[in-house]
Amino acid sequence: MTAARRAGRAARPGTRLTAAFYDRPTLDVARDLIGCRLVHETADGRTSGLIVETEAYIGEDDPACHAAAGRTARNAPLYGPPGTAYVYLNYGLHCLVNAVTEAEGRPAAVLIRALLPDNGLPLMRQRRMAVPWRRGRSEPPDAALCRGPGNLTVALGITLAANRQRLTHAPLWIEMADAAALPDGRVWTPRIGIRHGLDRLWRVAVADHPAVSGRRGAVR
DNA sequence: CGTTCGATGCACT
DNA sequence: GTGCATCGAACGT
Repeated sequence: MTAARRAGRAARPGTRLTAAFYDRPTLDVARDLIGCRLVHETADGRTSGLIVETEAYIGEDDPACHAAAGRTARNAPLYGPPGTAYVYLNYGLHCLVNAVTEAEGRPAAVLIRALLPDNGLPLMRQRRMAVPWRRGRSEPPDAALCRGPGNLTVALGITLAANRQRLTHAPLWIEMADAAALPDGRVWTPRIGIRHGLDRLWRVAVADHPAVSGRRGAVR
């Protein structure tokens, strides 16, 4: 039996991940979220994708973690119960979505960096094209709709309103998916887009997958 | 191929 | 005032 199964991760596709899934070492959660499905329901419809890339941010000793400088009003969700969403605005432009992990009081989370689009592709395309900096430009290919943490929140319609919301229930949740839907290979690399903590191999992705972010041709 | 850089909001010092 | 867990256009090689 795998650690994920012991933690209550049901094998049946469509089953929502419980708080117990997130109440584990963050690197295990980052690994086990690969292949699961992130779903968002809004008035416009349902959009979802299979998680193909994540990053772990672990504790006040991790210089890249928002909790590195201690607890503040902004990063308070990191200290909260596992299985909640930590959503924040980055570079004034992009909402980034994390799943809070480990026991309450231990600040840690997994950043969702890329999805393989699954349901609601037309709505994703519509949302991506409505972003100001893409207006009037060409449509992204399907594999790029949710490639990158800022892109996937646009495609799924995830905003700061999701901050602190539980990921175990609608309208925003993560569920099991068919394990055969993605290829087997996984790669661990340094995290992307950070200045500090580059010595840690805390990014995990489906190897050589077109929906994974990062430079084309680089080790993915 | 590669690197640089502007847009843009807000938490934090 | 500074610095981002980004994106994608523009430019250099």
